Amino acid sequence: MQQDKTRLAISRAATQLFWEQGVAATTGDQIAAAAGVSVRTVWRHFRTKESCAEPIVAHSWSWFLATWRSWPDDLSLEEHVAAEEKRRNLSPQQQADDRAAAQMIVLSRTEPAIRTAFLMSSDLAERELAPIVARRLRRAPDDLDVLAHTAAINAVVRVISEEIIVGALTRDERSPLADSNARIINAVRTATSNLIGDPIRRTS
Amino acid sequence: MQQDKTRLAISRAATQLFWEQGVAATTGDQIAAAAGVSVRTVWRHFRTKESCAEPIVAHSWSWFLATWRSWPDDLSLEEHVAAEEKRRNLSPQQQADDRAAAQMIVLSRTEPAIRTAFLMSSDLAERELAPIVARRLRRAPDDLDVLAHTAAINAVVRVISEEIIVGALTRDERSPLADSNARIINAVRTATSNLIGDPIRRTS
DNA sequence: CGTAGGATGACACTTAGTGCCACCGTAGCA
DNA sequence: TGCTACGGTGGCACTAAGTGTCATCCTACG
Repeated sequence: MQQDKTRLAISRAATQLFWEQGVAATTGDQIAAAAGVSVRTVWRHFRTKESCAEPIVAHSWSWFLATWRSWPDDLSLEEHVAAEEKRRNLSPQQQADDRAAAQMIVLSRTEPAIRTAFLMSSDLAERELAPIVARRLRRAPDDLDVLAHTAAINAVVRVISEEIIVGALTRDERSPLADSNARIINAVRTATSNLIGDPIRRTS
Repeated sequence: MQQDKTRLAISRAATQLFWEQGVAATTGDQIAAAAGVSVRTVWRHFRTKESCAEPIVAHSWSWFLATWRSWPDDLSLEEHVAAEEKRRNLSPQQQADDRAAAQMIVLSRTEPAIRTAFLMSSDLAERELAPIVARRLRRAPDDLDVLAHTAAINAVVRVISEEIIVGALTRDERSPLADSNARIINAVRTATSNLIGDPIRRTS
């Protein structure tokens, strides 16, 4: 608990510094000072400098994963996402984290070090997603088809989110952010040949 | 040219050391010595120690990418892959590289540093794949749907290859390596709702 | 009040990674 | 043959990333 809070504090400080002055120009000492902890504590919580960004980047997936986790059998993906979207209510802190995560994704286009953090957190999300997909399909979590569907879903969500976020932050043309959920859901259906998306018929 | 040969030599040396004694226990000095170059040259070619593995890991994708690049419009994916598979003829050097790549993929299950290299090379492959998919679909390479299809294809190829390779190297149960191409092609079709796989009708 | 245990800080230490300059081989050119 | 321009490399000093170890502190629990 306290562990996680410290981790987050470090990650917030690190991502802000990365965004303001670049990754190379940011030292471990600066991150530690900005987070209000010692350098030693930074390296206790993170393998490398760039991996300090992971918790904040992972924040991008948190709503997505939470939504999928709570997806009931008898709703379509469209219905469930719409309902969750309505219920959504972000604290200022969460909004700030979201914004920082978006900045990291933009940075990842030019900074290989951040790209690795982004890809790692996507990989972690995939592992969390697999059992959810497995349960929905009534199959084993280590089934090869389940893994393939999971990877495909995760990949299209990643790439579409990335495009929308980068588009919104770099160009000021109004990106089609409004229907981003619809785009993602359609892509998920396409990427699974519609095996994922519809409500599940009760087999009782 | 000379650049690439040096890069490869370093990568071969590094991957072998990583496999034999682990990543943490392998120093830059050892890699340099094993590759027959100076330490300075190692860091000239690679950002980080773990990224030394990237060229060899990227080798995993080379046959896959070459096959897709040469895929003619009037063949199905099944037909083309079967033809390419028949034509395939690996030099001993290429076989050794393939083997080393497989070892790195196994290592990436337990070594986060290698996992990042693996994911980075997968990300690079995705960038190379996008224009190929775009051309096949007669759409722009930066089209959002094209990017989504590309990501889905790349993801299923990655995860299925990974499972097969890891299964073959860790368990000695005979993995279904024989029909791995068929599995991958089926997964690609599923992950694109059959938009990719069939021959393209001439529109003339 | 005493203490066991997990998290942190301090500090010395190793190794990853960079800047800088000298060197060497090769290609071009007179 | 000699001059030079240049891309790749080695050597070396240096900064910063990351680890091992021990003392300290905070908290929970009896």
